[in-house]
Amino acid sequence: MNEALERPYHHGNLRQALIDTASEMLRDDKGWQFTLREVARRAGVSHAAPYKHFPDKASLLSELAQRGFEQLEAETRAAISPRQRSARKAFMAAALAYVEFGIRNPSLYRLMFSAEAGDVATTHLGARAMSALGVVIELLQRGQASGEFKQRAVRGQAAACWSMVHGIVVLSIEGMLHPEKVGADPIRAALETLLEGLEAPAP
Amino acid sequence: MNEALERPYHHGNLRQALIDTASEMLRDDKGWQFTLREVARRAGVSHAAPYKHFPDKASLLSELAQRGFEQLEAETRAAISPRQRSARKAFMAAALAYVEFGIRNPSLYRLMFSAEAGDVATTHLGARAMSALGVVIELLQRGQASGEFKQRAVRGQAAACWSMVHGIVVLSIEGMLHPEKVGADPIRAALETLLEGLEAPAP
DNA sequence: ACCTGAACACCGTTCAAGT
DNA sequence: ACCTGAACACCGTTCAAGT
Repeated sequence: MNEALERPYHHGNLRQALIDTASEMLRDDKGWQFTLREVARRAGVSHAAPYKHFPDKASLLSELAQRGFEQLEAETRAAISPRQRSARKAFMAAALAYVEFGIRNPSLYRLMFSAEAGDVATTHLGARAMSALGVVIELLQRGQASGEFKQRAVRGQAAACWSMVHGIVVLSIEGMLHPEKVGADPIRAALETLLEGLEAPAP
Repeated sequence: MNEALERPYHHGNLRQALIDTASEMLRDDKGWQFTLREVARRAGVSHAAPYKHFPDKASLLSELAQRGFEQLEAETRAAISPRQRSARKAFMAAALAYVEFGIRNPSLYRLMFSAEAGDVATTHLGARAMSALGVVIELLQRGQASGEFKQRAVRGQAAACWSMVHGIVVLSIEGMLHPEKVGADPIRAALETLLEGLEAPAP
C-alpha cells in the first residue's frame, strides 16, 4: 500500500496498477462512488494518465466486472469440486459460495450487474456471466441424471436458481434480509425452499 | 408536456412539479443518469430552486422511491383481490404483477433499491419495502392455513419469494433472462419452480 | 415566501505540450 | 512511448441578492 511514495509506474505497467488500485477502492469503499480521478490520484498519476490505457471510465469498470465474474465462477466451482457428494449437497454448497462472494464483495458485485460497466447483456460481460451460469446448468444436469431432481427444462430451473441467488445477494447487500425482518438465517431458508422445488419427490 | 411554456409554477407547488417531472424522466430515460439540474431545467426553474423544497438530491430520489414502493404494493395487492382463488393462483398472480411492475418501470425499480435514495434498510424506505413484503406474508399464511403450502416458517418462505421475484426483475432488466439465453419464458419457469418448493405434496 | 445568479469544489474527457 | 497541465462542459450545493 501507498505505492505512490516509491514512484513505481514511471515506466511500466500503469494499466495493471490502475486495475489494482481500483480493485482496492472497490473492496474498501463501501459507499461506491467510484471516480476515475481518484483512482489516478491513488495510483500517483495525473487524472489524464488513465486515458492512455483505457478509452473511458466504463472501460476500466468493465474490466473489473469481468474479473469479478471470473472470480465468482471460480469460487462457486471450487465449492463443488469434491465430486462425490449428492446433487443436493453440491447445490447448496455452490449456492452458498455464490451468495457469500456477493456479500463479501458488495461493491464489486453491484458493479458486475450495473449498467456503468457497459451493457451487461450485450458485451463480453454477458459472456462471462453466462459462463458463470454454466456451473448451475452442470449441477442441474447432474441432479436430473441421478434422479435427485425433477425432469424439467434445465434452462428454466437455471433461471430459477440464478434469480434466487442473485436476489438473495442484492437484498442482503441492501440490508433487507436481516434476521429481525425476515427470520433467522433467511438465506439458508430461501435456498432450502428453492431446492425443494427442484427435487423429485421421494420414490 | 412542455409545461415550461406556460410558466406554471411561479407561485405554487414547485415541490409537486419537481416530483412529477422527475417521475417522467424516470419513466422515459432508460439510461438512468438522473441529475437534479436537469429536473430543474425541465420544470422551468433555476438549478437552485429545488433546494427550497428538498434538502438535497437524495431526498427527492427517496421521495420517488417511496412512491414506487407504494405503487408496487398496490399493484401486487390488486392482482390477488379476487379472494376466491387458490393460493397457488393467487401466488402466481401476485408474483407476476410484481415482476411486471419492475420490468415496466426499470429505472424506478432500480432506484427503489439503490443506495442513492438513502439507506434502504434504515430509513422510511425500509418501512415501505417491508409493507410491500406484507403481501407475500399474507399469501403464505393463507396457503399454509388451507393446507396448500408446506408448514414452514413463513418468514423463511417470504425471504425465498422476495429474493426470487427481485432476482427475476433485476436479471430481466439487465437483459439476462432472454429466451435465447435461458429458455422460453424463464420467468414463469422460475416462479413455477419456487412454487413447487412451497407447495405441500398431494395427500 | 419563493426564486435567481454567481460562485465553489468537484467530475469525465480532450489535447497540446513536455520528457 | 508515456505522461502532464490547462481547458471545456458538466455536476451538487451554497448563499447573497432579487421580487
